Amino acid sequence: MNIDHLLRLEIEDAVAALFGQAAPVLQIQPTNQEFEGSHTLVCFPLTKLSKKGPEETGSVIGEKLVGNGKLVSKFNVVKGFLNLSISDEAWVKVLADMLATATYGQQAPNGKEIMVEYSSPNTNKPLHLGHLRNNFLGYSVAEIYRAVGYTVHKVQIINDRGIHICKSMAAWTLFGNGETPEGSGLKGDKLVGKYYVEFDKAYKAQVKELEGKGMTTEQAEKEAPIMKMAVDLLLKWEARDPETLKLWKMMNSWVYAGFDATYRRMGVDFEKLYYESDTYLLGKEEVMKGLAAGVFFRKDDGSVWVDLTGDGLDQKVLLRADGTSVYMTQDIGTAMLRFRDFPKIEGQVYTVGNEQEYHFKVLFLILGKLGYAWAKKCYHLSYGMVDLPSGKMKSREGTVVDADDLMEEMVSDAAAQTAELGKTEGMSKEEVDTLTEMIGLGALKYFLLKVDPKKRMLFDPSESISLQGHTGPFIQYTHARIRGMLRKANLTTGDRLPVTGDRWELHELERNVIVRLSQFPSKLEDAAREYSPAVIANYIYTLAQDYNQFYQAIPVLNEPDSDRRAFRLAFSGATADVIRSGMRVLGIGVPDRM
RNA sequence: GGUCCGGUAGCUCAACUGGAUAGAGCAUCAGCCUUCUAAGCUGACGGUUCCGAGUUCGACUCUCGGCCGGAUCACCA
Repeated sequence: MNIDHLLRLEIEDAVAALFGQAAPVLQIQPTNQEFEGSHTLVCFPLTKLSKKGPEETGSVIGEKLVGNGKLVSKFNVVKGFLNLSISDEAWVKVLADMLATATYGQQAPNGKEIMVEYSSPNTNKPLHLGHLRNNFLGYSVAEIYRAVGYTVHKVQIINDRGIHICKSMAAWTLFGNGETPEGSGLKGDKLVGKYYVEFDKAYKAQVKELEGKGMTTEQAEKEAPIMKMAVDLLLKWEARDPETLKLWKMMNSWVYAGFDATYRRMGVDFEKLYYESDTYLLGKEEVMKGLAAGVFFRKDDGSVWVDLTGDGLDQKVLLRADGTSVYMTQDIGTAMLRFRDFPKIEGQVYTVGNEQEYHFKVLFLILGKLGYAWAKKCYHLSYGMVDLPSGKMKSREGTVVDADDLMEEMVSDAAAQTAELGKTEGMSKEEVDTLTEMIGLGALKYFLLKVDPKKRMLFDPSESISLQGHTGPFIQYTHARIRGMLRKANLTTGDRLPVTGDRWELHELERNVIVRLSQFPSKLEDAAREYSPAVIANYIYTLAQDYNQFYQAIPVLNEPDSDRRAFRLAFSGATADVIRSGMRVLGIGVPDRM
């Protein structure tokens, strides 16, 4: 039973009957808290039809709706806004339907497939705060699409080749003394990252020295021995030199082991990994085809270009004069490969920072010019940077917030606060660990997801993320309290209570929560359409707020009337379920006690 | 300089895509544990929605012009 839909139909009928014309698209919105009712019809646009003022138009429609005696029980008109109260009987029916649906909010499969790319790090440095936002966003958008009925494929492209990894390789060869993660106990990605930093240090020193000997900066940067070594490694890599490949594979394997550990703790997963070393040549073929088809053109020096001046952009190079590919070429190749691997996907979502907006604009245009219809369904999920109070994160200034460190800090903070509140009585060490992990990561994920993705956001590591107020743990806590109640009532986790009794008169605080619960499916749709987990994060928060108001004011277990008690238990259980489902698409777990 | 994005309470963020008196949290202050978990609830304080025009019944939202911040405009990825 979908109240929004039924109400819309009923109002359309009423308008047609009253004014003799089909209604235009009706503006129906949730009623502001300060007025009575749950749905509000904006009457201004209807005055042309009714030939009456907005107030009177509202009254006439309201009377008609109440007269129908089905859905609407009461109405009031304030300044051209028709506020409608849905009958409690209808609301109880809504709740009953909700409880009868095993996976309320989860849509039936719609037969469509979509791919979501996220994470996609370079292999020369450990993951940091910016990657956390990327991973949590991408994972959540994928889960949201799954919830609205799509088959979703989560993938990433691992940027495993290029000068950056060669720099780490050079430094490790020179200064590593054979250090391995096993030998030194340093996590693989951290180890490789360490030598990337070593490279930078040595490089700078060498440049300075050469400058001292009279070279220009430009010359010195080219002539620094360690840089020449890195470039040499890159050339050898491209020439498939066995020694170089061996070193490259070894160091990359360390990085992957390190990343895996980080991903596991983050709670994200991937169906398939793409490696740039496998795909970087593929785009060429496609570019050559495009060239033959006249989509691209060749310049005198032999380089291949696309002309986007007709789209208000520039000309972009796709193949260098020496025939090697650029970034764009690789991305074309990767896209082709993915559609070959998953022919049914209708599009791709690329979770990549907003500094690459131009790149993706160009990529999608090119794919369209190549004649692929799915280019229109490709979306760049562009998100803003995470700033520190000191400004941007700068690896050179050592202000990068490491992903592993941050997760660890959040969890130990959560552990400290949990212990301080005396919540751990009667729990085993293992249970406490599981709980604090859930709380710490929940706080972090919620913090990063509640903000509109496209906005840049501020993260202050010194004042660690709060566990009170508009936070993940607040929502987790609301869930845990409900589960605690159900436990006391001897109900197990999976129980879905039927709504019993014939008491159709709801308390206002109960009705508020049911109204909120009924919005869950449409919120999921909004979130999918906008590619925004923030929609769900903010929705679940207001749901928890509404429920807590009810919980505070109205007894459940202590309610003497058994029908009412059963009703409130059922309705509390429904709330817990929606909280859990909503948090699940955010990638956040909820505990049964905390 | 061109293009794109952002600017909302002291701070961090919302505002159902043009609707009602712009809402939450944090912080500050004042209350609520002898009833289901106080990581909670109630109240107070806090606003020229960057500025200026325009569009209309109605603008944080749309248009134009400024101001501030960021990104981008590589044969880098």
